[in-house]
Amino acid sequence: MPVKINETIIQPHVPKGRQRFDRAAALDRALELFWRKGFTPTTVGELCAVMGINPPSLYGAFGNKAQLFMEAIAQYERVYWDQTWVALEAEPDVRKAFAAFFAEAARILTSPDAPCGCVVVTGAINVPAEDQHIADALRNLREQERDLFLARLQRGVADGQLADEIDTDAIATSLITLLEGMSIEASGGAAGKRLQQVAACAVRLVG
Amino acid sequence: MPVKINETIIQPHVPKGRQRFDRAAALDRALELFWRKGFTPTTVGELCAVMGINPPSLYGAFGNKAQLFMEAIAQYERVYWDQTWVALEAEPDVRKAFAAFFAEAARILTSPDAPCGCVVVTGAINVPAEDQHIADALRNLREQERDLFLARLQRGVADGQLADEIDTDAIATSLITLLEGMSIEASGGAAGKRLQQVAACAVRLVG
DNA sequence: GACGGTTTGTAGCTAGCACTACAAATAGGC
DNA sequence: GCCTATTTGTAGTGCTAGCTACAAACCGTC
Repeated sequence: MPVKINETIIQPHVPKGRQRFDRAAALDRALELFWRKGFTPTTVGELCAVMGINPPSLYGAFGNKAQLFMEAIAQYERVYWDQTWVALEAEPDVRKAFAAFFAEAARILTSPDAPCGCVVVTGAINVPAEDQHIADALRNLREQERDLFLARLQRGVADGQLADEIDTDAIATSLITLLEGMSIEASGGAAGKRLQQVAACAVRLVG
Repeated sequence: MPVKINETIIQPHVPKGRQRFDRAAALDRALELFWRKGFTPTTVGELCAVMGINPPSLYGAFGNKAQLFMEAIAQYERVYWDQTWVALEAEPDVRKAFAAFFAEAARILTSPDAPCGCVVVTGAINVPAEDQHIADALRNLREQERDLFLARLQRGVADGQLADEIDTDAIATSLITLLEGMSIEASGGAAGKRLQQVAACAVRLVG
């Protein structure tokens, strides 16, 4: 079979056989389920049901349950949080920036799409030992968020909006810790109003 | 069979047959495992291993896995937290009281016995739907804790140590939320020093 | 010391999990 | 219109979970 290698390489995506289901739409449905139920309690059977496919299609398109979960997480960050982080940097006043961030966070965590907290916080708590790498990946994501808090606080100090003496490291850790707690509250069914109360208090940590 | 009913009722606990294993010691071992791993990932097989018993003994003494878990939770509260709550009330200065509480909390959550947060917070996240009643029970416990915070804050206002205008309700919610976040951090392996940083910032929420 | 109630250890049960063979169905390339 | 690559649906695999039947071992009581 003299395949013309160059030509096939030039064309990036040539679907030859039967065309696949709507991968992006299915991922959205998977995210919604993982978000509500967490990684472990969500079964492949349930995923297939909401995605409108059968197990072989899921494994063919996403690898396995864990890889599907990580793709859903990336989708979640992109759709729900990217704008919020951009706004944290865009607002010049550091206190207003954090106030807006936490108010928006309270809104997302009690979103009608899935009013059950942040899947990055709650999605992989209590996973069996063999899935520990998933919990580790989410913890790394949260640590990156903490570093974004820290950078914003340091900029606030550099801008003269915050006192030089404050412990930006401790404050950044406290803010991410409070944000994590807000996910626990939301996952327990806390109302949006209750989280807005917490968001209002959060700014006091900034100093 | 003319059994002497009155006599048997008078005697409250008459172990007739073969005597049981050390129930209290076994419960301690079960708590340690539940604490580290959470409810769902902890298997009955692992529980039996650390408790030094076999499944029939576990079910005979504790009912089932869920009831054993709830007994372990009660034991946990008693051994690790009861004193801390008493101290919150005993200290007359409300700010000192909360400072001490959160410092002690940071210590407990990173305790060498199980440096993985509070089992009341993390133990029943992501349980399957059929075990939802366990998550509900833990959430009720946390709500009780919030009410203790609230009462202490209100006393602080009554004692003239806190301004009348503060929103004690919002602050109590924020404090329990932060405490819950600290458990997430600890379960992710955060060092004791890191949680002490958060504890130091917590007092700023009191107002 | 035999009896009767209790606990114990062995072994296994049912159900549900993540995952996969396999062949039929699909659709582009020649 | 055939070939070939890919996806699909059916049906099932192996594994592990929580839980239990059963008979032997134990121990106070008569």
